[in-house]
Amino acid sequence: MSLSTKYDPSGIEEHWYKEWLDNKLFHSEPDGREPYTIVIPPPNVTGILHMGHMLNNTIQDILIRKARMEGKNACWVPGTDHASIATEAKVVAMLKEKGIDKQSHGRENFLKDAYEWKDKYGGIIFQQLQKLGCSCDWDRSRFTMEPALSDAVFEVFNDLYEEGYIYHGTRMINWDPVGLTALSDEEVNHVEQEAILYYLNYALEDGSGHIQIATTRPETILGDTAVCVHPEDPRYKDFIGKKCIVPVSNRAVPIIADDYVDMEFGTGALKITPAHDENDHEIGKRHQLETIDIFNANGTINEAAGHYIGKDRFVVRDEIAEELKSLGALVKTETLQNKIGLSERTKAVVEPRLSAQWFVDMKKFVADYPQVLDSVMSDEVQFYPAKFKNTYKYWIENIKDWCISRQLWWGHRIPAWYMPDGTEIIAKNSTEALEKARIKSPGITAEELKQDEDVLDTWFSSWLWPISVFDGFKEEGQKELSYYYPTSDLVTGPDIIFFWVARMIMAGYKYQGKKPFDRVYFTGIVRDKQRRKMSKQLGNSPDPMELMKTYGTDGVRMGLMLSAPAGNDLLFDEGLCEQGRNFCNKLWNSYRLIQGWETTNENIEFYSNNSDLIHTWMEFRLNECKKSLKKQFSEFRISDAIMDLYKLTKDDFSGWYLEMIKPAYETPIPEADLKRVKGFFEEILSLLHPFMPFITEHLWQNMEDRNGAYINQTSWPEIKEAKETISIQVFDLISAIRAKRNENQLSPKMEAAISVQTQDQNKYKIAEQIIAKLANIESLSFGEGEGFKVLVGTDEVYIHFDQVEETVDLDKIQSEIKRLEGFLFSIEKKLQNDKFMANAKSEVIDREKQKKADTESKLNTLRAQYSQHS
RNA sequence: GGGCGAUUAGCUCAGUUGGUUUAGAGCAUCUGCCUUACAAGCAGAGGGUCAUUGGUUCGAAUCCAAUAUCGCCCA
Repeated sequence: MSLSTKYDPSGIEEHWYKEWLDNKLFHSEPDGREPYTIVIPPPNVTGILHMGHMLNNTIQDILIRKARMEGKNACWVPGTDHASIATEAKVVAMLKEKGIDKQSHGRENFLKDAYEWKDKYGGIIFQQLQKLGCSCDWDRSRFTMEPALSDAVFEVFNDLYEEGYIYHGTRMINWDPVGLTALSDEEVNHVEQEAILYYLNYALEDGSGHIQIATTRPETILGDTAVCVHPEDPRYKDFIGKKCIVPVSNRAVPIIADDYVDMEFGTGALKITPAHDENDHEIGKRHQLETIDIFNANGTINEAAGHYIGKDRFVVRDEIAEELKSLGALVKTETLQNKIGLSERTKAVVEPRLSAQWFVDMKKFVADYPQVLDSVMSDEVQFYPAKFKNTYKYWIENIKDWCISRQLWWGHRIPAWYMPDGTEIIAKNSTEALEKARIKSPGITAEELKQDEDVLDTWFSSWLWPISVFDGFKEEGQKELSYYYPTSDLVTGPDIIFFWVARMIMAGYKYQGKKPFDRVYFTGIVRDKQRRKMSKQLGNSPDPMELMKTYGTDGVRMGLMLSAPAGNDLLFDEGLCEQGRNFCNKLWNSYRLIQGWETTNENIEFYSNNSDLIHTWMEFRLNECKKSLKKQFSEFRISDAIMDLYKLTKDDFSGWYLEMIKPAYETPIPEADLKRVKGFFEEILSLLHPFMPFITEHLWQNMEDRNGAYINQTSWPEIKEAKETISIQVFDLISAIRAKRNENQLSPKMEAAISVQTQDQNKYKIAEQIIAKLANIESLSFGEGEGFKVLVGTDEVYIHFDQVEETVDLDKIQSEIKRLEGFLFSIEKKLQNDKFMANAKSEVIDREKQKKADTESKLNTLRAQYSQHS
């Protein structure tokens, strides 16, 4: 069979993926083997594959495929989350295009459309993950809003409510005026921006002058109910207790004192708007101030403000500034840098807003479950990189209550019902709610019982994921849960350490009394070459599907892994995918070479003399690589692991080993030798398989009839100790001969006569035929010879070519002499230092003495050479 | 403002508890090769005062302190 000179993945990837699925290679059922489990960080159901997913899921697939080969029962559970706010925004936008308004459409119709939308687009990311080669157990796919997982959410809500961890209360929350919902603290991003600080005069009611305040939000003066100064501030001592007039509104408000005020900032006098600022709200409570809420939900001004009704907050900011100016109340403006909160999803400027919401009392939670922090600090749950332990600790120690209600329809509707008199009933479902209500009011009907309009934060279902995907909240799920839980590794981005990782640990200890996973690997964030985060808005993200089409899935996977050092951000460069593709081609051509060889059973002199030496050397190199891989994997150093394999395949196997073992042109290779070559090639394919599943499967299947077996079912190659039969100096000698030819622009066909002065002739003698094969030498002798003189280690090597004038680069020799003299001086200084001799370990001293001897020997050679030619 | 982390070749990064050479890799660059597996390749070469300044030590890229720059998290 003849193979093309280039690897073309098209068709191959689809073919093998289908076979894997048809043969249920990725399906797991509990059995007697050790489990290895990963739950996927559920992608957003509206999502399509982006570079972050590519990175994250490639890593998970590598870990899962390797575990499978190690004989573990590998289970990778896929799924999606419903992504309340993001999905709802998409469905609202879709309806709007059709001219339909969400509110008038009604809840039931809206949900029907949302489900339709989900069924249509929700599966795209799964197909894309399959294209990426992910070996998920697709039979186990879960969705956070499916009935079983929803039941778990309602059960947990009930449970936490009964135990006093969930409460309903009016508090100042983060309001998204575009998404029209409350947000948790974690869903708000603070960004620095340039703002204008307005200095305003508020006239005193008694006509005795004015007090000057400074604010960045002049539009909120319509909700001012006080002006506050520091009690110790000498400038304002006499103002306390008086009243001043809020401009535009013309309302009289008290001047109060509170030590919250920073005397240094602005004028030292602060206007107080208890409805629209967290701190003002606290001050308002302390001083029993009136609260005037001047905003509608969408960020426009409402009737309570009395002015600018119906206008947007930012429009009003400019307009009211003009009005204040014309009234003479605006004294001056300054620019300053301050931070504003943006909604993670809609990017709208978040508005602090007073409203009734549901919360989880997180302080109580972590106080009752100290394992949440302890497990991470003691490495019971290991974080990679470990630096995230600090971040985690800080968050836990300064934890804030979790606002879990969202004013949306797409999601788990809060399982709270209200009786006509307002009594709250918490139940797992409407039937149970009615039963509970009837205990209090026997005649009540289902119609009279009104369920809370809001839904729960998406993370309120995600935090149960490692338990709920195994139906761990149900009786029938216990067998699976006890087998798969705790899961082994979690691979995710550091951006959701609080959103998700911390809360999964909380839920794990609360509901299973056990951690949810042994190890968490935080990947970097994929950025472009200018270090910008990849985003749709910037348009700086390549299309993953296009990339896979261009470079092949294996090439892209390898490119990604090459650029993803553990814990660092990943500066994505398409050049790395090209490198990956080129590597696939290298592997492909190595195979082409091997499969083209004819075999014989006759004795061939070269092989009888050298086979053992060469194969054992390859075994040694392979073994070194396996040992290194073991270490790399234990620390999630995937990029180092793939680099080790890259070098093993390209340099050791293809570059050296195949060159040494390959038969002369148009001659056969002994069958036993080909068998060993193929054996090594198979091991390399196995080692590469987790990283590049498609090409490795394809070549492995191509080698021989596998009788329905697949490479992922082979076992992960074991470490087999082997001797380094060929000295590194033999390879250095070969390189030195090649370099001399190169320098002198000689044809590789020109033979060299080699002479070596060495203490250990044997290491060259045993490899003489190999040296001849790779460096084209006519003879190898020992002792002083003629020709170009070079150093290989401390051995002097003479390289002679017929009819070539031997030139010597004296400058180069001199600079090397200078370098070695400096080096020798530093060693001698150490050896002459009494304190060094007294304090250093004896092996360190021996090493220094050896270094000294080697350096002196090299210097002698070089000095002799220099004086001979100058 | 508080905390955490980083700074090593043009780029991206290794460099374990201080002593294996005045520092390694991949990519990129340069030179030479269409050598019958592979030009998506092969053979070579050049390139770094380890951010700066002090300190500890017989010895510092490695430990400590300050400075500078950058990044992340939190307010």
